[in-house]
Amino acid sequence: MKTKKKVKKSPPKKKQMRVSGSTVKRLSKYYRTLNELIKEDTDTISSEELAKLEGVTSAQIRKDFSFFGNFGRRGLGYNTQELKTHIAGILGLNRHWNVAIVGAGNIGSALIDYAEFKAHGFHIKLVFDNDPAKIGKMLKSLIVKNIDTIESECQRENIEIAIMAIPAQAAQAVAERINKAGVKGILNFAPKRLQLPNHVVIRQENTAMELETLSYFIMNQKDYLK
Amino acid sequence: MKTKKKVKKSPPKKKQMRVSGSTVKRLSKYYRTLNELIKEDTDTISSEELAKLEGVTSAQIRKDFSFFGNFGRRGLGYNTQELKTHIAGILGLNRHWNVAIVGAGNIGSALIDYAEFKAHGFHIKLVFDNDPAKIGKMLKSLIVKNIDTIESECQRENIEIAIMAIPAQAAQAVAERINKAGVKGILNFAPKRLQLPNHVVIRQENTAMELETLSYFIMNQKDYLK
DNA sequence: ATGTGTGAATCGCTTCACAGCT
DNA sequence: AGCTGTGAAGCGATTCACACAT
Repeated sequence: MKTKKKVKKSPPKKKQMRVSGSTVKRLSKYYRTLNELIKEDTDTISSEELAKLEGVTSAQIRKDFSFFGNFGRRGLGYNTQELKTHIAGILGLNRHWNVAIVGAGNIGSALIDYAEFKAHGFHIKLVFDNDPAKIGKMLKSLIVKNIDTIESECQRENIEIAIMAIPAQAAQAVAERINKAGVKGILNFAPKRLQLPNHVVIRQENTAMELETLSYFIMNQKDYLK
Repeated sequence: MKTKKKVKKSPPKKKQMRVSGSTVKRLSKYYRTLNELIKEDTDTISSEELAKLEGVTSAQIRKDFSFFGNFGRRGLGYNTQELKTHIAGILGLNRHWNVAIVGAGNIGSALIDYAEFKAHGFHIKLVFDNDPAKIGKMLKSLIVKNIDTIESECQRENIEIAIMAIPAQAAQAVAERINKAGVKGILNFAPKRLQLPNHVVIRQENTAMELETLSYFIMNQKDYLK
């Protein structure tokens, strides 16, 4: 019988490998650099040149790309525009993501009109808070919604990503409600590890921890790696 | 009276090993958890129990500590208070750090009165901006200084750490001035890799990159590792 | 001639497993 | 008996080095 399973897929030469978080993070950095290069009308770059800009090795860059396909031309290098498009596809930046911010405090409002988000497909649709003094008021371009309505509002606006910027002690409960509302990913600024039952992707952001790491490496400079 | 314990000459059993960034970051997490445990009057914890709270293995925790000394008691576990003190010492949180914030925008002002900083030794002494409309005005508890005075002000206040929250295109130039003023570490929120000639420790913070990583893992959940 | 793509070698972090202390 | 501390094993990520494409 004809099992068309073992396809010889040529174009994006599929690999069956796990991609590490570090590779994804680097792709995101390359993407940033490529945008700058394109702005400066650079249309070709070698892994060696890009490596210098990023502070990594050229082998690292080629290996990172190799998980996803063959984007370069031997003897020539990479076309910046093409490469950017490939990376955007990998990271999901061609897509439109609906985002909600939970917590209308300092960090929440700092993020609302961060232009780079919208430029790369992240559209902030909702802001929530539990403070009656804030609910109903405008915060930048959005009206602050009551956090009690988070499930229905998120469903109505089809929110897929939530950015949580609320106190640590409230974080777990809110995360569970967000989860029920069908949110697929959370970027958590609350200094608290979230425990969710299922497939929600969580990333933790913690400035205090970064400062502490900095502090350690200042005191132990010889240990400083990257 | 001299209640000298069984201390043997060099208590923190010096190792000659490199400590990885991941270990330092985890220590910072353990430190946070320990503070909570102490608040709840837990005075002993085993590596197994702590591991469960942190979402890592118990071997990982014991190994992390082992780079710095023997903090536990076999058959018993760790005293939370002692362990906290040890970690604080390792991370330099017993110390007093003078910190400057560069950029009185959204992020800068979000950070100024972040209470946790001061609680762990990070004292924000100065805020800079280049906007005449902001210079001289109060921002939270501080007067915004002219960025042109950054060298002299940082020297006068003995600033060791700078938090940069300014646009990408200004970042490199400011970093160089900060460096000349003797700052030892930079936490950089500008989406731009800083290239400094010497021993300054730099950590990069980038929310857009975190969102992009989140986006990738939402689309490829099976790949999601941590 | 140049620079990619990639198996193979290497490096470094994590986990195992158990000796040793309380 | 219980749990730490740690060499050794295991494993994933990075770098090397070169065949191959242009």
